[in-house]
Amino acid sequence: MDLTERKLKILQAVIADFVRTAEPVGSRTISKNYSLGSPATIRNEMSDLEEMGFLTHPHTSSGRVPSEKAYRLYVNEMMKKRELSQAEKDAIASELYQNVTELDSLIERAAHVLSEITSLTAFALSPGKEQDTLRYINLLPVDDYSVVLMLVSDSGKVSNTVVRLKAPASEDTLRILAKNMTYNYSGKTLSEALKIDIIENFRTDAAAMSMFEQSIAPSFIRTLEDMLNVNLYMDGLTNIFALPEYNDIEKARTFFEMIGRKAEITQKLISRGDGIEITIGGENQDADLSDCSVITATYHVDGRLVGKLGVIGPTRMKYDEVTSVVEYLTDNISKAFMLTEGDDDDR
Amino acid sequence: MDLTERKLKILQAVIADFVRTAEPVGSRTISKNYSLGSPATIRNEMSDLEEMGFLTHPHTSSGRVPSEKAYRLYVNEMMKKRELSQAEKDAIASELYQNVTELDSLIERAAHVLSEITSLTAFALSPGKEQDTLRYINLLPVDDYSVVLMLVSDSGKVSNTVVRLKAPASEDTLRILAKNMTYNYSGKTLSEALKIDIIENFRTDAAAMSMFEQSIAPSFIRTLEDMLNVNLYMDGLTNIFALPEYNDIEKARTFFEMIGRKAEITQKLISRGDGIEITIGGENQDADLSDCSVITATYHVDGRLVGKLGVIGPTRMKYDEVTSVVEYLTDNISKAFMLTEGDDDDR
DNA sequence: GTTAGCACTCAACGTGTTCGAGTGCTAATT
DNA sequence: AATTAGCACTCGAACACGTTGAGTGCTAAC
Repeated sequence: MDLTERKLKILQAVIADFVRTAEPVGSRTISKNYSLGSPATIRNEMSDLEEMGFLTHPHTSSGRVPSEKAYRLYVNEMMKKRELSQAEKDAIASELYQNVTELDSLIERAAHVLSEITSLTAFALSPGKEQDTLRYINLLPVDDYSVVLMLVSDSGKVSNTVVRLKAPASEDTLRILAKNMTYNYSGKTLSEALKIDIIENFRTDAAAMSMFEQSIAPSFIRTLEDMLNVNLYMDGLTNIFALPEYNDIEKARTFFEMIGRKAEITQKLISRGDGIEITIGGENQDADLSDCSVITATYHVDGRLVGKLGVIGPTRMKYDEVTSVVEYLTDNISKAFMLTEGDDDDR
Repeated sequence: MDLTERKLKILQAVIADFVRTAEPVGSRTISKNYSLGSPATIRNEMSDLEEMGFLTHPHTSSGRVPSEKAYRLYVNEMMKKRELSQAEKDAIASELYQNVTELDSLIERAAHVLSEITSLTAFALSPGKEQDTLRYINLLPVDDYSVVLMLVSDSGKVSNTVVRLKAPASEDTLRILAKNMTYNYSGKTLSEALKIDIIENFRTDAAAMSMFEQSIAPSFIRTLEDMLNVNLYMDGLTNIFALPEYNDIEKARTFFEMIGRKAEITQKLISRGDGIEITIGGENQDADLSDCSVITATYHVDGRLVGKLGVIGPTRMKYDEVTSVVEYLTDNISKAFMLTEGDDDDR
């Protein structure tokens, strides 16, 4: 059987209606709102579409519902990109173009505005720092027994920890240590740095060495790990209560439980493809996601830092709108960051 | 009418039963499980208790439900402190006594374990830093156009930002600036520091001055504000789905919406009294909390840093258990922090 | 190939009935 | 005077049943 022009139009109509109303769509409705023929004709076509796997039937006497295959066809072939409205652009701009000290908080805002605009649950992953390199390492005495270990990475990320010492350290010792650490570590990526067998590569006077081993090394490692950590931000969780598909308390519950497993979600997001990726229903492996669709996109900052953001919602989703927003957002994140990081701080 | 011994016992029995089952308690049940007389007797007593405002009646032919007044009486007069089980103590210990670089992450864990043990929604507020004083201020050149502004406060909190400069700065200029800032700010509390009219109190050479004004001051202020910020951590949000009172989707929705207003919650928490505070149902002013009870306690770290933690749950709550856990946790937070901050990092 | 017509299906809704847990009241018992 | 047994009564929950209406599938006419 062939997907004729009219069949396509009917399918599109069914999808549009169902996305809007969440109710199975009957032949009469289509016939009334689109001039595609009489109810009976539509019915015949729908019956064909069902045979082909694009529509389903909750029960004999109810209207049609698009299948995952239908959404997939729609996304691949029929969907047109949507221009964002001015209001949407404004909302995004006012959320992104603010002074931000950290890239992370920009990402958090991105998730916020994304959930606001789409009325879905949004998430954003702060950039992975694997490729980030150590640029500056220093040890600064604060008082006799405490030292600040400061690390600056190429991406401008700064991290530091107060390290408590077991014995007071002379400024000289600290300088030697800092120099030595700089020699061993600077220019290395964070993940490389973690792999170095520190004690081995580390020859200096005994006092400095023992201090390093006992006090500084553990903090150093912890700090590196911390800098590597990716953060997952989510927003708009309660938006799902507005969706009829989550009127069932059990559905809502599993949704929130799934959303709560942040580590798992982070992993899944990371392993998704670059650019815009749309997965529909069962295409998401996870059973808890089997009646959700996920749209993600990759953002780049500065050519090196890469992260993801996206939304999760019911398979019945405005794919065109959401895709456009997600795309627009990723395009603008790096721009926004350049602006706040750059010179003209005072916009 | 008098609250006789028996009336008290019956009331306690009703509370115990209702807390356990969430079902209205009938006279037969009480009569069977406690030897307090025949069903008829119990009924008469219950009728009295209802007249006194301790019990209510969902409808004529159903059992009794404790009123807020009853819970209040229970909490004030009848409740006994509960010893924590070894398992609970272990859970708390394993969550708290881990290496933590930041107090904040300890607080976050406290919220986690609290929600685990109580099966309720837990929250914890990181300590307020109003009394925290600046101890160390420095400006460190990273490259020609960027400088790290580093602040260390008395509580060991370190914060810093990469500041982009409009013009390259000599090391000398930076040293002068840092010295000047140290002179003006160190020893001041964070909130005092924010109030100082910086430019006014700041006399140095023109180049340094202009750099300060244009590049460093804004970052400095932002960083101070950031250090003052209190974080709210929550955990166990999905626990409410296990509660029959939240089988209603509308209830669940308002709960999550309320939980989402973090700024508001933070304010409410801060303004609660010191020590253990229990508010029951309508005692919480907020309408969204009118059938919840909130138990909070204050923790102290180091004598100066003060924060809150607690749980929120249905008025039907195991007040004795929860109170004990909350109390135990606050008692142990400062101890845990001392341990990780202190010398013996390697437990 | 399209459409009108019609029998058929099935969820949703309202109504009526039953069942049982629980009460309140009265009268008997202790 | 306090307690208890007994009984009529209430009301929600569960179930059965009929009705309604939106929608289908099929057939025959256009």
